[in-house]
Amino acid sequence: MARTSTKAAAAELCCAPVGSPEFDMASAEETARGFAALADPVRLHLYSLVSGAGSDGVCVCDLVGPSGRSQPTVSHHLRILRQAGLVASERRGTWVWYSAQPAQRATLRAALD
Amino acid sequence: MARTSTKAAAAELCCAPVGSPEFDMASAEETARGFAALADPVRLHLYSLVSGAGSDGVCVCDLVGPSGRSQPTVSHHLRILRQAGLVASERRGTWVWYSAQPAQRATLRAALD
DNA sequence: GCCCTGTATCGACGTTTGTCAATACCGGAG
DNA sequence: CTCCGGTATTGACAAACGTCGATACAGGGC
Repeated sequence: MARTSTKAAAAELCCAPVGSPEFDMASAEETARGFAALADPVRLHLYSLVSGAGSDGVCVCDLVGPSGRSQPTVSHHLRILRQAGLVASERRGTWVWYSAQPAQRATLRAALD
Repeated sequence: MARTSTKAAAAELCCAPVGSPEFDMASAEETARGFAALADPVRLHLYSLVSGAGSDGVCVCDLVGPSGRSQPTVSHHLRILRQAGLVASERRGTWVWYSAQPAQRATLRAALD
């Protein structure tokens, strides 16, 4: 058993560097959370709307309709996108506007090597 | 109510183009499945190992150890990566080797706009 | 002050996900 | 053909997720 085909498969505890150099499990959690934020069609749609609205952002009141979901559900998805760092929210009087955060998008794109 | 701040929010059924031009819900499902495949730390690790192994790929027997999961769990995650088109599997005698599919990785990177 | 409206949170529900033990499948060795 | 070992599938379970209705919070207008 354990027929280490090409390289030694140590794996005493978790993350022996087999193919990729020094895979960091802690940052993997963070990166996975970023991808998970985009792993839902509704959130992908919301992020597309927010990201396509320029630096001004979009009012939440313009996101509920196109998403086809209830207002609490949209608020829930926007929170996930916000916690993933993909968007930011800002109050403007009565309404809340969401805008894209290009830095986090670049981080995820970089994670795709 | 429905105080369409800047643009008209029609949304008769689902996907009125508010910010981004013609958001396709069908392809959103597919893209979301791609991101979902990378939305787990274990799969991110496995994909990192497979992707870092070059065009030859990696034997499954070298993935179970570093992942820290049981063999059926690793097989389950590899199937998800395979169904997402991110990796491909090939039998070589007794063992099965997984290799990365750069096309799908490029597709996901492109989805990040 | 009180209402009205937009947004967020709470509670609950059914569905999906990650995980493992047990088992089936499949190819090579004898 | 029969064993043996690597991989995939099945079944079961707890945890997380997506969804909505009801409700709470916040700001503007009166």
